[in-house]
Amino acid sequence: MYMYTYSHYGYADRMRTPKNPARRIAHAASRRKPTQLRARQTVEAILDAVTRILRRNDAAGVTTNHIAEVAGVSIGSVYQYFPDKRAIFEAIHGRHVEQIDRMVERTLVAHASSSVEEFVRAMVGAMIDAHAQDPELYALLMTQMAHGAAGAQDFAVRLHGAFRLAIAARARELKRGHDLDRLAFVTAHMVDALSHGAVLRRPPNVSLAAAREESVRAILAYLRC
Amino acid sequence: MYMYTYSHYGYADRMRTPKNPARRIAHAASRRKPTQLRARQTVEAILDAVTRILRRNDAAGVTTNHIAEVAGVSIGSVYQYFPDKRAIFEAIHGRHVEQIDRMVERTLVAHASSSVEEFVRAMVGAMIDAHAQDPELYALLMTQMAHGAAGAQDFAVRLHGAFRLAIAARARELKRGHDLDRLAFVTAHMVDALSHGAVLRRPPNVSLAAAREESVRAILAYLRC
Amino acid sequence: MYMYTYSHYGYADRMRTPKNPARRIAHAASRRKPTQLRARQTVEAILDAVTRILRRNDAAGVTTNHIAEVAGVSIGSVYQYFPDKRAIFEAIHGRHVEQIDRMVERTLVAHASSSVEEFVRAMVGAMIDAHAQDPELYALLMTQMAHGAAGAQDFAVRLHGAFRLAIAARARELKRGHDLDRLAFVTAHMVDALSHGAVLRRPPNVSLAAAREESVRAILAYLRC
Amino acid sequence: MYMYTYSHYGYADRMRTPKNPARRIAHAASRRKPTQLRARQTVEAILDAVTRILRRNDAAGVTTNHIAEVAGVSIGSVYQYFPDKRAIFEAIHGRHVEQIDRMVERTLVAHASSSVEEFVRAMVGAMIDAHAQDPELYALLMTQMAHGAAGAQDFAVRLHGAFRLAIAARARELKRGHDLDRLAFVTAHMVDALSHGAVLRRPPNVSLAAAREESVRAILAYLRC
DNA sequence: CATGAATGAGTGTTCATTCAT
DNA sequence: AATGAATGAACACTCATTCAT
Repeated sequence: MYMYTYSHYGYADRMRTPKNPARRIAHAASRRKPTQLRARQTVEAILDAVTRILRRNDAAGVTTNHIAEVAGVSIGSVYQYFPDKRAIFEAIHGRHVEQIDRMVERTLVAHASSSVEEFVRAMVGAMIDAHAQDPELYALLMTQMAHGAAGAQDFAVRLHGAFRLAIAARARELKRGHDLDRLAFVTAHMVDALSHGAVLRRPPNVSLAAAREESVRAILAYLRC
Repeated sequence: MYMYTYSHYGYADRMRTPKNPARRIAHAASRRKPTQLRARQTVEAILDAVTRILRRNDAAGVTTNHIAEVAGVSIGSVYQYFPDKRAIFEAIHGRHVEQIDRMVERTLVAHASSSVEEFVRAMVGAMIDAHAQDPELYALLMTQMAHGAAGAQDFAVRLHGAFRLAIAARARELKRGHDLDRLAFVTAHMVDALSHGAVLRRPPNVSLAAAREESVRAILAYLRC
Repeated sequence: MYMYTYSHYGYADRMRTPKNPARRIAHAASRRKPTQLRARQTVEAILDAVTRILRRNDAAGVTTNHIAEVAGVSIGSVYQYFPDKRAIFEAIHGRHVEQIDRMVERTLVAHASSSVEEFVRAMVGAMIDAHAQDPELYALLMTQMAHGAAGAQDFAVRLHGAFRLAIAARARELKRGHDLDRLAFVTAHMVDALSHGAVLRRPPNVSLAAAREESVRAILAYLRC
Repeated sequence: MYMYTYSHYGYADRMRTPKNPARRIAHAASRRKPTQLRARQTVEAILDAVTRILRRNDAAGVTTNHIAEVAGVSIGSVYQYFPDKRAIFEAIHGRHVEQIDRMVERTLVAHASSSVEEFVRAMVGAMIDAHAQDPELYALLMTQMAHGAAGAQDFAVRLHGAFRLAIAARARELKRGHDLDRLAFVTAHMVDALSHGAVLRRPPNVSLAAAREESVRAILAYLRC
């Protein structure tokens, strides 16, 4: 699934060499946690600024100074809450991960008694929605997140458990003679890859709806045959 | 397919805006094809330098000056053959596209009378091999290539024709009642997405061979059911 | 001797945390040695700029950008020849050390057959001259040079050998019953400390000449009694 | 004596120019002496924080924010009692000067009837002890104190009176034919320079005790011969 | 008075690009 | 053509200082 991309090379391009790594930790620890209202607002403003800039398709504008400007805070405030630029991306990534987690949970509950087809359709739809929100943001995150950064785990890992449960409960609908774990694992990865691709790599002449439907068909074919 | 990623935002980060914007066009126009032997060698050395640097997992080292150094030519010579940094990536991309084209052609010819299964297996294998060669290079290319750059078209487009032919010739083996074009189109995209994913997003505990086999199974299931 | 101050804390104040130390070495190695005439001139201009700024008593103006400006070169050129700011100070220090070495040698030769008194007077005078040239530069060097930086060895070490030779050759003039090495060692340190103090810590109502003469007297008293 | 160093260039590096230049004076004038207990405790905590940080050999950590943190007060409180960062160093320097004054007085009284040798030994020992307490603090003070800052006068000035009295009372033990004032003056400077050097510039292979003894010998030789 | 969030000028450093030789 | 020294806009980040609460 796409998140593994992180591990191949993180923090590419010209992000400045991080300062003394020991210092980073020390600093990270010493950065204030935003306890006061105003502080929390500042943090939100910073994170939102990044997504706002990327929505403008201005990846080159994602500089610390510009982020601060768009957030309407001073550059000093940015560094009050984030030890360095990368930490901003990590925070955004964290927000996204939580969002996915909640979505998976919700879908699992809502479709407790649906058929395999309905369940797969729901899951693919939810994943596509999650990805579709900010595709550029997402692509940038992939490039900028470092290997093994806290929370850089794959979304597929999150899907895996859900599919394991769902498949086990619907064994009758599926092909016999297959290891449950492997099936769940592959399915989770397919959902992730196909929904990700539907959003980020969809060719101009295929609608999002069509891509979704075709993804569902492919997954079901894999599960059933 | 991954190449569409290009279109979402190209040339991100801090690539310098050239002082003289006209230069790129003017230069590109006036740039003579390297017909002489030495010139061609220089160009090749530059392109190879980029891949060599990335194979060292040193994405941060992909600077024009470093490229020139690794290529064993002066930075001035780099700008003799490429109007700017982006053009280097475009050239590498071009090389890769040609390579894929030749591979598709070869596979098509070699498996003219194979079964669907054998054909799919061969195609997936070839694509994975193509991708596996330089995964970092690939990931960087995605980030750096500009929208609509010459040759930035998807590999899936290249696969599409091949699959159309192959599927048409093996209609008997497949499910009835499906639009040939759509089937070919989706299959091509699945091959691209899955092989790409197998190389770039494969989780650590799944071997490349297993990922390949599972990809083949998924595609055949889609084609047959 | 004052140089030992280096070891107590180097690189104080707000000099930025050095980047990845491995990178520093890599860079240092890769920085061009100034072989061409123009390059050598650039390097000299940079070093001179620092001393020029300090002579204006403007220690706060010793910033890389200002150094470049005063040197009449671009900031990029500064970093073409020095991996970081500290390296500039190290280079200046190196120049100074060489100068002291040559001076010690000259004095030793010139006073091969002088009395102890004449020899001490010459050495003290030479050291004071050396120190007097750029006192602020010197004081700054002490603050900025890192512990154990190449060439950060004490000048006293350089004087030690000279005094050992000189004292051995003039044993008759001196007090008996003293270890030659220790005598040479302490004398060298006295010369260094007193001449350094005469320049850097001399109270306003004592002339440089008087300070020198008194230093000579004190050293001779120590050697003779 | 080392304090003169201050006059060569003070407050080096990047200390911010206050936005409102009048503030410092205005504040200084209006700043009430911390008569209340809590206020005095705050001031002490701030001064101690600086020395505590420097004892950790963390000269780079001497930032106003960090000082406040270590002192356990808010940055706002720091600026309640000190108009700017420099004032903190001045206060520390002031404390140190008072301490030296008291020490000189004590030694003078305690050795009212001792020999020259004993007196010199006591004085050198006391000075070394005074310097040895916080060598880094000391070195930093030298760099940071401004020219002509209140109290930036030399310690030698403080020693001068003491030695004048002591020498006058022990004229019999010393060499004839020398101006008393000059002798006292030079001796005071030697004590200061040598004790300072013994602490801050002592080479690794010479013990503090040995450096002290040798300093005493040199001074006595100067006084007697 | 105390707090600590906010400020922003200024710092060291990088690297795509230019151009005199 | 080829060279490589020079350029300088732009970047990530720091920290003395201010001021609303």
